[in-house]
Amino acid sequence: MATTTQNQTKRAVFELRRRIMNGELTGGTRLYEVALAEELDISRTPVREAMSRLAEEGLLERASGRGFMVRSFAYNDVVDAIELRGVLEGTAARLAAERGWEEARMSAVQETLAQLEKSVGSQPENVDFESYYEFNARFHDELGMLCSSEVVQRELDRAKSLPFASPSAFLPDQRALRDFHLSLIVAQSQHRGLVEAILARQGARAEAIAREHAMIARRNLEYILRDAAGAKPASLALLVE
Amino acid sequence: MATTTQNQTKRAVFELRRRIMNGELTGGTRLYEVALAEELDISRTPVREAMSRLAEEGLLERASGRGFMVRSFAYNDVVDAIELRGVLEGTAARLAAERGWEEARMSAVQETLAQLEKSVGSQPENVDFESYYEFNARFHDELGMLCSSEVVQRELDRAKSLPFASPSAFLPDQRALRDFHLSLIVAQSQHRGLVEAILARQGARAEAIAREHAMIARRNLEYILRDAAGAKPASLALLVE
DNA sequence: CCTTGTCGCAATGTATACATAAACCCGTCG
DNA sequence: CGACGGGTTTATGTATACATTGCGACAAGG
Repeated sequence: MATTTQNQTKRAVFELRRRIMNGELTGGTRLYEVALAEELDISRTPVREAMSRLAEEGLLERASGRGFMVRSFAYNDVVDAIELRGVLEGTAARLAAERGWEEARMSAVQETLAQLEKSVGSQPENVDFESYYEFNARFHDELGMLCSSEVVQRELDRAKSLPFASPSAFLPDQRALRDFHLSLIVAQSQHRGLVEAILARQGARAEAIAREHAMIARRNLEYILRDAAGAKPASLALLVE
Repeated sequence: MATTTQNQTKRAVFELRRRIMNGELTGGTRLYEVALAEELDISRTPVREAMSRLAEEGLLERASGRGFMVRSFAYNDVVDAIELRGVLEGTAARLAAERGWEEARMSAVQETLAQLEKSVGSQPENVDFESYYEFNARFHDELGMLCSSEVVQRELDRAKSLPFASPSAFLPDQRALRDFHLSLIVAQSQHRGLVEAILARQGARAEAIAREHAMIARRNLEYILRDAAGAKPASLALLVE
């Protein structure tokens, strides 16, 4: 058979992550090795390996002696994850300001900032959502890498990978478009302020802005939950920051 | 043979962690499944399982396609880990102040604080080091649990488990005793201030104190490294906060 | 002498059989 | 009728054989 037989683990990781993020597997669900192995038509070993990696990522948790469970993220947990992400991003920004940065990385940040600027546009109708989400994610990633501390970078990455801590897409309906565009403008001004503060080596200010910035994500979370009340978990992934 | 055959994984985890913390395994070292399996006289499976768990803890890192490596902690990383711990502890304290706490947990914190008080004593000669370390660790643990956010608690626990981020013992020589006692007094006043700030629901102040508090750990790190220059990694575990 | 291709080894990836422990079911006894 | 106990079932823990890949050594050719 032509099967690769070498990427079973990756496949399992991918598939499990997809199911969790989609809401097919909801929090608290126990995962059974044998069942998954049969379902994916692989052996228990790569399944275990995959679950182990997802536990590392924070999507699963070990239930000692009882395999793994899907980690549950209630509304409050999502809010906390956003809070945490803001705190860590703030720390990263402060450290960058305090300790300095590599010029190349700063250039990258500034370039992305400029592209982000373009994609927002001045009128609600002109927003290029697709680019916006792409550049926004890139901006935050590059911002994190600006700080020289690998320890902080690592934890920040972890925090960002927590479900919905780093929402990636939300297409507002006609009615919401205006509000939404406004929040993009605010976010963008925070992005600019953040970079300026770091350049001016004002660590405390940079940190404060980063934390403030996280509140936009939180507000949008509330907005969506109120508006699309019956939404499936999947739609939680459709937030913007 | 009487072997339990059921706790092989735990044994392997324990042994590996011990070696890493002792400095027998230094950063960057690659771990080989077969070698370890033979050495511990168990099969590869529990060894893999153990390495996987230690990766989750942050002590090892996956080298894709090449097993695991001992995560390396240079001096700067240790400093960063302390910084990170301070930030997260500050966040936990702030959230506790902002969102409230369970009365039972607060009682526990206050009781531990009182016992900590006793073990410091008023004179350098009277310090009961053993109790001090015990109660200090307990105090910080209970403080973390005060905040209702599981997400933050979890990351805080992770940060504390990073090598040397949460130093546990340091017995000063005669010459350093006085300085050391002084730092304990400062630390203790911070502990008190932290609890007071939370009780007064002053989140920002609590956060600031927690961060300041972490600096004591950092200063002691520097102190030891300067004093006992040739010390093995093991002695890094002998810091105080 | 340097370059390049191939072969072989060593290490991890995968499958699977077997061991063990805990949950469950059911029957019996109080 | 409920609670306890033993057997059965089920899921994870462990051992081990086999597959596959990546790297290095060695040889052949430029």
